[in-house]
Amino acid sequence: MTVSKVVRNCADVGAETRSRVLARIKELNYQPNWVARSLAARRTFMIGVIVPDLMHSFFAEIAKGISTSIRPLGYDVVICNSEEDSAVESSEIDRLLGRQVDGLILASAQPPSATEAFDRIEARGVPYVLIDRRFPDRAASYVGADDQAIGMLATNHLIERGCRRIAHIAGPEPNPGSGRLKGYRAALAAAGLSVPESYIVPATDDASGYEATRRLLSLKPLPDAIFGYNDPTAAGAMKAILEAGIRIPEEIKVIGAGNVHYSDLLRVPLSTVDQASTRIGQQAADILVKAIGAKRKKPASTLLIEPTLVARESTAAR
Amino acid sequence: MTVSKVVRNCADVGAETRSRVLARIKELNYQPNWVARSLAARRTFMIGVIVPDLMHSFFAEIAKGISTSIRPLGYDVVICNSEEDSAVESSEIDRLLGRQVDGLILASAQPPSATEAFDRIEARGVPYVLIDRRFPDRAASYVGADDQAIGMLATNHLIERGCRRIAHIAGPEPNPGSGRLKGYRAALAAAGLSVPESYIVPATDDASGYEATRRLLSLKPLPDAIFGYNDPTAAGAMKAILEAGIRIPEEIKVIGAGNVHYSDLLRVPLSTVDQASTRIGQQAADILVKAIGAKRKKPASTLLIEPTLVARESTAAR
DNA sequence: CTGAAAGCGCTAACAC
DNA sequence: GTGTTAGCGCTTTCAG
Repeated sequence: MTVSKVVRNCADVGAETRSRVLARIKELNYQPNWVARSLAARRTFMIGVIVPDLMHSFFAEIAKGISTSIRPLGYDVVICNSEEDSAVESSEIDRLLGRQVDGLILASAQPPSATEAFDRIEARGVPYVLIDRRFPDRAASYVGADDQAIGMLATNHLIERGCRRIAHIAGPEPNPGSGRLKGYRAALAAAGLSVPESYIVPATDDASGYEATRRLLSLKPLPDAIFGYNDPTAAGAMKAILEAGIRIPEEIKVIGAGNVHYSDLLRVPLSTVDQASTRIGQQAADILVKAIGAKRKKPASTLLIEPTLVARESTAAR
Repeated sequence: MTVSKVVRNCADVGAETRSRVLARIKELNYQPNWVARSLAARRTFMIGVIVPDLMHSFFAEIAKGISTSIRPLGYDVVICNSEEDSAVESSEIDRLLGRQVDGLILASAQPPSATEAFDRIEARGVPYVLIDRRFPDRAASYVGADDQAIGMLATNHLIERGCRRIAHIAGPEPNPGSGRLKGYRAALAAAGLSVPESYIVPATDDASGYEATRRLLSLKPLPDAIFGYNDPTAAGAMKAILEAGIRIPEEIKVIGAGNVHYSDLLRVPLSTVDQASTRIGQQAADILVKAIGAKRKKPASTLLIEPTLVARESTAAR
């Protein structure tokens, strides 16, 4: 019908006919059926987003960044939670693919050794961009924080503040844990410092960060600083330290990464490294939309967002 | 085809035929096209969720509750952010409707006086359930916290702790602000207390809660307690109080509501009222699914989730 | 510039 | 149990 053209704003419709159609559309309260449209046009204008945990404000912020930058372009966003479980993620991917999404953005919880789920995406020719968790073996576009730079920024800040025995709460391998750990080690090495391996403890969230810090506090030469790979672990660390009657920042300085929204409301306002989560989402959306629009497959692009230091009281000079 | 029946697990297929089909499905890596399926079946198995702000952990938690309880039933969830803007919300509703969602869950930012957007949902016969923000004029199902009970619980707790001059940071009208304010007033009245109207100040988040509290702190008889209608405002209040050199809980006690995830990581662990956000999401999903399944329209149900007190250090006895 | 013809990939209802 | 016949409401292609 001509109606279809009017609805889609095609140019080849007479002005008079168009307004006549438009009038009738208002009158009947007509709304196009996107399901039918999607089937015929072979495009759904939906994109899928899979994150490990929507409750984590870092991912919530990314999700928001994606939404706000992609909605104006006519896309809707289906957000899924993988619960940090690769099997769940894998099935989410299939569901989204079955729903014929035009593209996918994922912060993947797949083990780097077994990423066949990505093969299925590629097999269907659906463009996707990876965020936050990087898979170097994969030739997919990636947008994320520069983890190594984050590790260096945080550690150097601590060193500048006079700390010598800097402990690290390391995140999950390989992402984002190893990059930040690498930056941490590089900064220490550059400053000629060395710490016992026992100063490096793993954790993932505030609860495990709390536990990890309690172990740290039982060490003989007490650390004089702790760099948590993310803000929740750093917040957990602060809780353990204060509970032990140790003062922050006088005796131990603490820094995190992520600049989550509540960072400056914590017991001691938490210094952190901002990784511009919103921009990560926006950029990922941008790359994805371009890939969807492209007729020929675009080469994968990698974008590392530069982190910035946010110094607050938890690392204030004594 | 018979294939269709196998995919949908219809009973009327021979065991042998079924396994033959299944084998071929694996072999060809076949995946049903949900768009086509939706068009033919007139059901999308998608539900739409609109919240004012995904970054607010209360809504993130609700979203998660909805997702986790509805995914196993075969539904996918499209989450939208209205940015607390009724025009945005209204257009989101139309988009979702155009996508033929089977149902809608909304924490609506519509002004109670102008809810024609709901009419459009009803006109299409799409079931929906309201959460968090209640619209008494509407005969729609509702799931939310019992705001008045929250206000009473928090205020009574403060009274029990010996506070007499209890200030309140009031939330947006009418929801959830007025219910909590009402509970606050009722608790004061029951205890025979009265406070000047200047003790009641409006705010919406941590920043405005901070500002509001600064005004509170300039009052002549200083309040000896502050009840923030939600945790962010209470956290902002704590910031302002501590900045002014006033001790919590010795001089001023503080309580919030919502029990957001970071509440016990704050400068002084924040007492709060838990409103079981996850359960709100689950219950809403549950009601919605039942309404979708029902052949005849079900009567609207209203579910108020009972709040519970979480006492932490910010209201500890002196 | 307008509209007729064909079909997107599936499910519904019914016959075999 | 199996497979047939019709669409679901649109977009595409191409003839008027």
